[in-house]
Amino acid sequence: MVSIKDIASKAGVSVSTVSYALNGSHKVSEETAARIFKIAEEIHYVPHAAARSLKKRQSNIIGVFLTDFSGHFYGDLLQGVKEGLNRKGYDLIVCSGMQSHRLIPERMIDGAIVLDETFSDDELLKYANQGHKLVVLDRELDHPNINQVLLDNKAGAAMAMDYLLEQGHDKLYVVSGPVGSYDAKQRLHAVKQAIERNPRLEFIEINGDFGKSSGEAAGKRIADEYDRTAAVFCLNDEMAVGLYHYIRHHTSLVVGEHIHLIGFDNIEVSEYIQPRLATIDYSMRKWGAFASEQLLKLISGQPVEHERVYVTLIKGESVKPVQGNA
Amino acid sequence: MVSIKDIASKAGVSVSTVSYALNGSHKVSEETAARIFKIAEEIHYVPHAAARSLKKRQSNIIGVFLTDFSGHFYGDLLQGVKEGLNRKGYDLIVCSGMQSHRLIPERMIDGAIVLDETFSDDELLKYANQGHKLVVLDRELDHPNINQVLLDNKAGAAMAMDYLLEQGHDKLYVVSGPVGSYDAKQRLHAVKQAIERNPRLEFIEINGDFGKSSGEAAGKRIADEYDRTAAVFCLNDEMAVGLYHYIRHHTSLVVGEHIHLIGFDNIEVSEYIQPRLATIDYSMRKWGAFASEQLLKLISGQPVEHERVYVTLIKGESVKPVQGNA
DNA sequence: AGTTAAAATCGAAACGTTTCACTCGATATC
DNA sequence: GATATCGAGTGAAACGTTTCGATTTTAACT
Repeated sequence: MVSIKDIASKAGVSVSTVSYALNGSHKVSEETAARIFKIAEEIHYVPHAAARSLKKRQSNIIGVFLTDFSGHFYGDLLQGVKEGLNRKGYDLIVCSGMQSHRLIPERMIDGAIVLDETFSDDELLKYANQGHKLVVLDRELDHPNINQVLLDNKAGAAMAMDYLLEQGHDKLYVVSGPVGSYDAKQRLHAVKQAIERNPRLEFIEINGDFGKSSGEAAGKRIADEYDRTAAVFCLNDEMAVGLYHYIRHHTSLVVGEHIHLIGFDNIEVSEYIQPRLATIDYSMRKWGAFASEQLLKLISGQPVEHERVYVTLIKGESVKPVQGNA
Repeated sequence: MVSIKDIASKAGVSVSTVSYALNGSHKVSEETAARIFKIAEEIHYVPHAAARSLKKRQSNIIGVFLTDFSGHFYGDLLQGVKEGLNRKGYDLIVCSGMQSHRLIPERMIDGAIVLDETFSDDELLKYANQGHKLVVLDRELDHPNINQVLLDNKAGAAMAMDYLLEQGHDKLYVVSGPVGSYDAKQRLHAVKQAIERNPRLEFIEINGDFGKSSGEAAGKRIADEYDRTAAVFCLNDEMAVGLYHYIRHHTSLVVGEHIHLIGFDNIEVSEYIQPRLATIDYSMRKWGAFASEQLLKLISGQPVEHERVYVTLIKGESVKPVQGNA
């Protein structure tokens, strides 16, 4: 492997001079620098990342950790992160799975953005205590080395509820999310608050797990016990799509007439189904951009405050006013 | 930072002994090893990845390079890669964007799986010449350090064509893919071969780019010039979905009656649209698994031969037999 | 007890960089 | 003319490991 040493001997200077030159230090004369660059080029020199990060104690790489790779869901988020990072000379890698957690303590990356249930709070706090910088997207953690960028789940869920109630609905199903999920918990909490303020509402909670098939199951149950117009709030779009699919293909009920459906996340398909799924929208890209911005600040020791990603309601024909109920 | 040295001094042994112990060498006695492990645990020792890979000349990380992160498309592929890798003690990172190319020559990773148009053939050959091991999924490259795992695009496209022709169609649109894409080229080539064997066919080619909106545009054009039942082969599902969407929402034509539609890839939505989209299916997971398997062989110097991922036809109600044409 | 083999441990070099502290000569300052 | 200043360059240590070859300890035979 060609190293800085080879350049040094070919150029008749010391290694340190080569290093300075390559790093653009003004300590070396124009002409020597030029000669060094030329030789480096010629012999196809490429710095050795490991050697460099060993010495410099940083890798200029930051890692994004995801629960799994399954998602049409996170493309935009990663895009947002990447843009923020690249501008500052950092590179992004995406990791998933328990095994990859090691990249943090082994100091392969300079910081991490975590949206990954496979990390426990304790594990993250441990890393933070060791001095690693983290931005979490799926929990609240109070530590000087951790910052959080959270979705305004509560506001979103409240909007969804208001929308449903404004349309005059008085029978409401909520399809919940997985127990471990912060987002699910927050959304559900806001739902329950709205319920309390509207005691006349008939309210049924169905357990879901954010997966499409749990939406289908919920659809089956709702159809089976159907007696009158019902509103359904699926705590994410994925389940809403599953529910929609079940209702449409296995029952004679119609969404937007008998079943009024709203989701959360505004995933791509939501726009494509018919009638258009009402949902809560937010900018994934912005979420990612905030996260990388915060992480960079954390790394450079600048003061940070928690950011929040705001959400908006998207109306859709999957929700219509109640009319002449049975 | 706590290092092997700290352990050594606390245990009253030399660094080398610690290193041997930690790496499970039989050269060190049971009891010393136990003592060392205990201390390591106590002081929260974690090996330093950079130092280790500097010395060992390998990182045990392999990289998958993707053109962008936009895809609901590659989740399963990554899953397949990951499973194959983890079993062998390798970790997977996912990278995208020109900037991240550097990870290869800088020896941050032990090998790469490439499905990424932002690499030129020349660039990849250069890396291969420098000794880096690569598996390419989106081109054919002949080099001892490169292996390829390709989709059987030609067979797939031929199946799609046969299916359409069997149903009696005699007017055919093809919506092509981006010029740079190997898959698109292969598929188109097979289409043209089928055309040649069926000269009586009315054949129109529309340029697409594998994006949904180009499918919509194709849908518009087809609807505008509609005169009789037409079959449409979109070279990927994404475009087929866009086309379907346009036809459904902006015309009075119906898919499966006036327009008979088939795609390629069997993405998730394809199953969800109504009527079910006919398409060509293959196992993304298997594709990924092959790729990692081949790469590992390449790295360990075992002989490899090119693998191929086979495809199957999925029938759907988006294609029906022609009946009493105008 | 003396020799030898095996087992356990150690010292030091090496991996490829960066960077601190230093030298050497030349130019400028008084 | 002595001294300070500056520019260009150098040597060597350090980052945290692994690993080769050497050395010491222990046990096993005569």
